[in-house]
Amino acid sequence: MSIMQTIQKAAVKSLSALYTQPFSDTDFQVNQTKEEFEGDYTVVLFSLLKKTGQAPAALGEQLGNAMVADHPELFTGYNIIKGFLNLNIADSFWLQLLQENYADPKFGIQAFNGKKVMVEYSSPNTNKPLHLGHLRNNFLGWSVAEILKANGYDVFKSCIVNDRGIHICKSMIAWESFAGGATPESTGMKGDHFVGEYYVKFNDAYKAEIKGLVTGGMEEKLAEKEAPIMKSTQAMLLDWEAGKPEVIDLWKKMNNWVYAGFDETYKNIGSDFDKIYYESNTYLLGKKIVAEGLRKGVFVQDEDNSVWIDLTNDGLDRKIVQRKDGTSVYITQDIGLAQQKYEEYGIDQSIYVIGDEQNYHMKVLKLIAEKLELPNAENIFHLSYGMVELPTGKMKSREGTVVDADDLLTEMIKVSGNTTIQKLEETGKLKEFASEELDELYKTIGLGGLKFFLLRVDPKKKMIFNPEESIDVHGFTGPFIQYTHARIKSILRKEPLANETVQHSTLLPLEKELLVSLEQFELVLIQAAKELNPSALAIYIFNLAKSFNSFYTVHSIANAENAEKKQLRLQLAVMVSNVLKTGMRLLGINVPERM
RNA sequence: GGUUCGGUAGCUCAGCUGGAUAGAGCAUCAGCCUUCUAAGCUGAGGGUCAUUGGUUCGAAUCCAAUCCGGAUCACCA
Repeated sequence: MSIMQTIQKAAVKSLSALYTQPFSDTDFQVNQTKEEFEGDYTVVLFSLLKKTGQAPAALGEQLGNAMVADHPELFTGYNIIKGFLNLNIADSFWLQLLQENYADPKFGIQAFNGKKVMVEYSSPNTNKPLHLGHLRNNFLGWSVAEILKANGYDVFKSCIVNDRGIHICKSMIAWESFAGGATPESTGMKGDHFVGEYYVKFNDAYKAEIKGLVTGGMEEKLAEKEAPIMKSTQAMLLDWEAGKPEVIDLWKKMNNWVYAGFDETYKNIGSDFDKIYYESNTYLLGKKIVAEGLRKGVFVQDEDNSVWIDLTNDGLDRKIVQRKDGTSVYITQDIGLAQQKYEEYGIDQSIYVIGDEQNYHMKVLKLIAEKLELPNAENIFHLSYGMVELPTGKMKSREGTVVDADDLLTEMIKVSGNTTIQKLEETGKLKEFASEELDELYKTIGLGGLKFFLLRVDPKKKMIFNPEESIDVHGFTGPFIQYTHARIKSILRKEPLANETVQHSTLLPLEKELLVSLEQFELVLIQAAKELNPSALAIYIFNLAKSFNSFYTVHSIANAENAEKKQLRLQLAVMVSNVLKTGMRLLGINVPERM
């Protein structure tokens, strides 16, 4: 139980005894005391005035007295300012917390709670390489999954690869038409980038054909439908669903190129999945469920054979679930997958990490799942995150402003390499590092900086990716926290920790500040899981690192005032480094032993 | 237009289950390395919390309206 909850419970108990009526946690608030006032935690009295019939000062006196009398080991005193009862917590409480937990690398981590959750993220299309937006998605999904694990959930990471559909056929048609047999090997390109080029070539050719038709007098709308390259693409999709061998062969060949490219990128960013689903395997189940839904009357079939669901009574529109030619649309496979996930894993909750541009789609999916009475439909949750934009505005593939994931990673690591070399040279530490260790360090810092930059803002909000700020190593950044960890480790290498307990030391303000912060770690993890929000954790770790740095410049650890202080501070350093490491790990970021 | 999300310092963001004088980082300016890693620390300046009204002892936070911006409303995914 957190100290805040302990205080709340203590206050409820004392109040109930004082006023012989029941009180509950919701009757009042407990906050951390603001810095400018004396005390550690504050009971806000205003909301209790009516119920107790007391004035703030009198109520504060009675409650403060009672709480100190009831728990002399916890509260050492109090003061009242206006309607605020500020309580002082005994140093012995903080010292005990430290003694019990400083050496525990699992501090803050919860035991298994019996619940199973699936987190789906990444979910790329196989027609183009990953970009900056995918990185936010991946980092978020991975971190949310790890945060849930730390809170005791059994978590399955999954990914749905959109490996079929009209967009894939576009790349295939373009490759057939323009590649002349070229391959990633023959061109020396990464497979996903190679295929992406043909997707672009398709669009160029398509546009040219439309233009030609319009010049010939056709209306644009009609031209979009009649362009030969589009017609052959649609024909190819039909052939694909019919299983035509040469189409399937080409499809497999090109997708494998893409997978090889994706694997490399995932490996570089440290992303992993327990289960990868392929749309090509799930869409048939989707079609089956559509057929069942049609029998059940959840869906209706129009005269042209297209299948629809009417959601106007739910405030939405009529939505197509199967085309008139019988091929499946985007949502068809999602319906199948929703059921499959549940059947395979028996999950209690199904989280989808998908951009907020698909809010409507996900709302529809959940509604359909509920109407079809799929198992656990009500526990489908869309973790909707905001788009990543550039200082110049949105990323647009047409204008070539899309930030490629691989290019960005390469650039981040290059910049962090330059910075690291420069810093290590300045301080004369460069010679202590072997060259493999340096390579690893550049990657740790470069990737850590990028991950922290993308995870530090509230997932729900759109964010601006400023390349200049993203490579910063000062202030609210990943490298700042990595550096703090490294300098703690540096001390601990020189000053081994004795196995002695500290019991009677009086805490200095900066020492107590660290303990107060450390105590909150567990609560922060719970909150981050509840909100599916890694940024809450990122902000917390940053503040902890900042507190440590302030402490570090004022108080010496190695040359502490006496042996007991030294032991206390070493314990503090160990515990801070553990929490920084755990917290960063849950964000997917490694912390170096030295840098 | 319907639905929906947002508007807090020059910039990027916290704070939003109502509580004390609205915080941080960057940028700007001024300081701190003969002691454990200066990728650090300390300080200064910088705000009509979009606007108006309401609820309340108390509103950046809740409610309503307005203004501005985004997303979405495809037999695309």
